[in-house]
Amino acid sequence: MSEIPKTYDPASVETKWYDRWLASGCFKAAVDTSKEPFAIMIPPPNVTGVLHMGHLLNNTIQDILIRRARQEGKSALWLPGTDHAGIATQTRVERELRKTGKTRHDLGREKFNEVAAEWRDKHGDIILNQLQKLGASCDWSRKVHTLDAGYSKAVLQTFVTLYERGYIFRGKRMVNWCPVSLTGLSDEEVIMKPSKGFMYRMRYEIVERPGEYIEISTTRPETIPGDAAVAVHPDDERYKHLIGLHVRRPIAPANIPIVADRAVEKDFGSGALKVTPAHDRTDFDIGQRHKLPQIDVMRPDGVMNDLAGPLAGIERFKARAKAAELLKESGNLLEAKPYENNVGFSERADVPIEPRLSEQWFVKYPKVPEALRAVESGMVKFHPERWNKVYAHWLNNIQDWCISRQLWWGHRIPVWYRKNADRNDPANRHVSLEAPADVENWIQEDDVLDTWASSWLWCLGTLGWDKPGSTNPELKFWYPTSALATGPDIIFLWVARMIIAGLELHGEEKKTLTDDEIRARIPFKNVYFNGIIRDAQGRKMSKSLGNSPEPLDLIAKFGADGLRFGLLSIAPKGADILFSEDRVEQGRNFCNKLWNAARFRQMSGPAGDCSSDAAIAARINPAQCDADDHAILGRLVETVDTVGNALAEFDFVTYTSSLFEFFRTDYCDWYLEVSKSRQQDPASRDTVLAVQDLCLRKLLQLMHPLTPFISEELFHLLGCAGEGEYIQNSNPGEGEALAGVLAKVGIALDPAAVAATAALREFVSGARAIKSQNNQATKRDSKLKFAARDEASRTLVESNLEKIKKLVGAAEVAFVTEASGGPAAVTPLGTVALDLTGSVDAAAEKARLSKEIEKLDKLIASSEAKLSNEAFTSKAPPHILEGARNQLAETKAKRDEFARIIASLG
RNA sequence: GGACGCUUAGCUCAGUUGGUUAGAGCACGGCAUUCACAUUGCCGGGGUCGCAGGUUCAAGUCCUGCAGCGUCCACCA
Repeated sequence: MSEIPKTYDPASVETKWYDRWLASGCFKAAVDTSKEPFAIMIPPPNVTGVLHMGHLLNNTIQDILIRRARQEGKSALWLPGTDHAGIATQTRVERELRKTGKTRHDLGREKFNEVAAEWRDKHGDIILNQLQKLGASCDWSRKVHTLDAGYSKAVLQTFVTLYERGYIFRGKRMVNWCPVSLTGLSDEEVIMKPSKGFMYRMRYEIVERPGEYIEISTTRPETIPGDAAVAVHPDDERYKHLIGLHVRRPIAPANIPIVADRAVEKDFGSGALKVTPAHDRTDFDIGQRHKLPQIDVMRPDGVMNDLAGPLAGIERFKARAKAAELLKESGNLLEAKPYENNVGFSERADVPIEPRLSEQWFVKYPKVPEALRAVESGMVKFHPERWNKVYAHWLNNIQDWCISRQLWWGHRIPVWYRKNADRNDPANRHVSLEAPADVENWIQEDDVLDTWASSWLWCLGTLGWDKPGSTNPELKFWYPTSALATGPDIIFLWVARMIIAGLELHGEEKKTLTDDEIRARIPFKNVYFNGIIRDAQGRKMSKSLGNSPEPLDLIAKFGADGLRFGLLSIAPKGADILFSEDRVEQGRNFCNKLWNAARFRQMSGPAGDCSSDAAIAARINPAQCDADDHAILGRLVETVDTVGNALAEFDFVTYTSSLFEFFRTDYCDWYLEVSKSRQQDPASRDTVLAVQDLCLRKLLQLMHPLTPFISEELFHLLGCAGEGEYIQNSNPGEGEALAGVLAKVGIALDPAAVAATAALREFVSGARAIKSQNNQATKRDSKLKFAARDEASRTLVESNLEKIKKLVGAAEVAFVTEASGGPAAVTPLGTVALDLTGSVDAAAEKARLSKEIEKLDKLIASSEAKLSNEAFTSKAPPHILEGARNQLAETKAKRDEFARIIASLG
């Protein structure tokens, strides 16, 4: 055992251990049916991404779970990987390309994908490498990328399977079109944002009644050339007589009908709606019902096309202004007033999406009832549970999923169309993993799949699943996985879809599923939703605000363990997290204190056998154990269970705070301090050191999932593990087991010891307080007077006198019958007073005590009122009643004691 | 428009099924540096638990309403 330096140096420790862990294959998972399986699949980061604070939190949580599982002897697999991130990557690569003056079309599909793949290979693993700095214990040998050959096969096979089962279809529908990325998007990729614009009030002239007009409002006058009708509510008395007549379209003039449709809100605007079936979802539906033509007036890139008449060739927002101008000129614009409404934005390109009619592939979600049941009945358990409702709401209102993307980077849809034939006729399609034999007569679909249509297979594909019913040892062993940790922002995009994919695709085809089948098919049993990390002001972290700290800098500054501890200590259950560096600093400080506690142990005496709890316990002499030993061991047993339960319930705040509380308050502030004198005594020294060893060994084991580096380092420095042994293989066990080990060597934990220690702590605290208030805090030779409350208290103080004197800084404690004449504190053990022999500021002390008495009097009044209330005494349960009576008696005694002291001050 | 969540000390948050004087960390003020740790220790001040009702012997905790904040969902042009 080498000497421990004064300050913990994370950098060298972290590098050393991470390298060793990797070299000795600590994170490698193997199928071992003699063990309980435990698996977590990492939420695959985008290859375009960089590590941000959210990743830190999310991956720390996963690492905690997986390391704890490893300690518990489970066969723990944490599988890492990355996502090809279709739109994001393609956008990035195209941007790079543009710098050289080229577009993807200059390269062609194949060459472009090669360039994109090179870019991915260069940048894709950066995040994963950064995660290693955090200590992430992934099985790196099992890394999966969504475009890997095996995974891709699973993705394409899924398309084929769902097509064959009738869940995938092609159709011309209204989709969310991104005019920048030039692709359709799913509803989930559209972000609604309030946007400022104008509400244009216009008039359309009625053809059959020249000079008569119908008033219409719109925020999008540029779509007027696409108007195919004007719609009114069938029951609207104002317009009933006009139904069936026609109006004159004011831009790109034409006569269009007035139709009646119940989708129109009578009370909104004028109650008449312009119907543009090719540019609005509601209008599309109305158009369908009335067989209206779909007049598409816009090019895919958002520029108006020839059908837009005078607007042709103008970009959509400029066209809007131009349209308003034209209306004004023709006298048909009645008003343009500022207006704010919700507009859908493309999540990636951050521009308003355009509802656009196009041919796309859609998924009709299978197994929706089963997916609802899986979560509702807790087969998939959400933490915190309140996300259940959000999930259920989405499933209950589920819409078909547009899965085709007009991109090149991704899984190309495995469909071939017969040349020069109707693509909508299934007979002209070849849907298969293999191209048709006479491929020269076919054309493959250009579109690729939505990235989520590959990542929804994550838990299956990463384990080698490649078709329904497929099985292999990994899949059989680790599926369903144990837990998923992710953000609630992708509950629909990813979590819900993974559940659906598992239910439909794992196992043989089934129309409906029993609960047992659901249990076997779900991708994970638990989902932990971590909060979103915000800055100290509560703003989202973003590049443009520059309010996101650089994770690697934080690690360099505070150490990975400090960062992990700090983050977890502020990660409330699923609520947003306000990040502040102070917390990370606290984490760092905590690690340093842990370090020094170990250092203190090492400096205090020779190391004993620390190889197991039993070995340490054997070094404890039960006869030498006093109340403090019993108390700290009792708290240790308790903390083992608190930690175990907290982790089992994904309660990370309780996990960190119970460690903090035990280590700071019970171990350092009290136990180490009180045992300093006993440590000097050869008779009790070995026992005290063994108790310390047991506490430290157990504490390190409990902390290991959270602070892997320092716990491993100290575990070795203290001799708890030898060369080639790792803390990850040592199970902290349960409190009962620890108590059993102690019982075996003759230590029956005394519950009264905890109470006695608590009383002594209050006594010491009170004595320190009166010293501090009288500027004697630093004096070591204060004189105290103590009037014990009863015989037992007197004995307790007497038997702990040396400790007390040392902790308080007192030269002597005189046992008296009445402690008075000086500043005093009333403690559970009795009254302790400071002997100031004449130099008391009687007035100040009286004032302080009077304030105390005032508080106590209030309390007494309310207690008495309560106890004299017959309703209370007759209805409250006995233990509450007794408690209230005791409290009253004690409060009165305390008040009287204070009054007596005041009197004694003259 | 609907749903969910939040509102407790200056700040960030704990507060199990209602039950004995509402807690912690940070920040703040005072004191301390021979004896593990100043990345430390000791002591202290600081809260009518968002507002208004209700249920109950008893409400931070349960119910109703209101207000403010946040998030998600939603085809009012």
